[in-house]
Amino acid sequence: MPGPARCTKAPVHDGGLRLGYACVNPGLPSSGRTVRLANATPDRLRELVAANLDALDAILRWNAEHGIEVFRVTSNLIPFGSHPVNRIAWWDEFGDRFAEIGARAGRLSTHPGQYTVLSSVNASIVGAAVAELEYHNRLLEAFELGPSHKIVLHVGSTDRFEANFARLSEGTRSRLVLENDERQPLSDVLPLANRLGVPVVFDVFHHRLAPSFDGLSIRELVQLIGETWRKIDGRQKIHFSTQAPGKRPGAHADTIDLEVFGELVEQVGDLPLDCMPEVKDKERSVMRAKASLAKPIPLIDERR
DNA sequence: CCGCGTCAAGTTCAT
DNA sequence: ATGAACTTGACGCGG
Repeated sequence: MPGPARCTKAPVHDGGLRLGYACVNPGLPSSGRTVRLANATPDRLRELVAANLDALDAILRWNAEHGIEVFRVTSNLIPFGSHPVNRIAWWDEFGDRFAEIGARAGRLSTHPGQYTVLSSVNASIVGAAVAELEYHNRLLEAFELGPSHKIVLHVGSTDRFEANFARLSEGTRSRLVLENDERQPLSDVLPLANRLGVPVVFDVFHHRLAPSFDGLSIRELVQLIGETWRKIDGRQKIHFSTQAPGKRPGAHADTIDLEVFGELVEQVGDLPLDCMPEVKDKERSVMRAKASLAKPIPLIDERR
């Protein structure tokens, strides 16, 4: 059968939603094993990197078997990846292994956590944030993946973010994507992203907690934000989740709400998007969502 | 061998 | 000023 070998399975909805998940597949070994700082010797770090790469490989194989092409790699893949205690040239020592895994990977991304604050008032924290982002870039480079494999980051103070953005390497800047959150509306993030020339990940749930662009539909917002995504950036990415009942406003529900997801699909299901449900049950939500996509969407309107 | 206190890191909010 | 939450699993000490 001629044609691209990668796409023989699963009728890829090229004009529609692809789904992925973040960091962990609960049924498989962790790809983020670590060690206490005090015990972080070069040899122990090497063991963990090797084990984490094996675990990631297994997850990505599982994903491929299940038609999942989008995945967020854990920041802990390399323990202490941006910390001075880690002196090993992991990108070099494990270069072949990275390349092998990267060649089979679909669309990868990373998402530095709460401690990475590029817009901090504290210079040493900015320095650590720069180091962390450079680590993430080096990680994606090690897989030999191009700039469509993104690093997703929250913003904080837009002024300081803009100033400190200039400290990042060109490679890192080319992968950076900004995300709106429950405190920072799109109306803050989008102008900044346009000034910096980087794309925006639309977090649909958090947009509802910090609304802006009043009057625009979700579809119109996705299309507006879509203008920040250029060809080199690959498919536009969005995040989807719903409120966890009884938890703090903004907390992600444990599993995907297929009814609310169905409403999203009604609006943007025909657009070429990579969508990541942010949920605890990870690949299970993705499989449920995929199953719901395969069926005709029930459009019985009970709202009247 | 297992249970459970603790773990690199920042920020914000409550007390 | 101090501590918990965020979010989360996994490390590894101590019994």
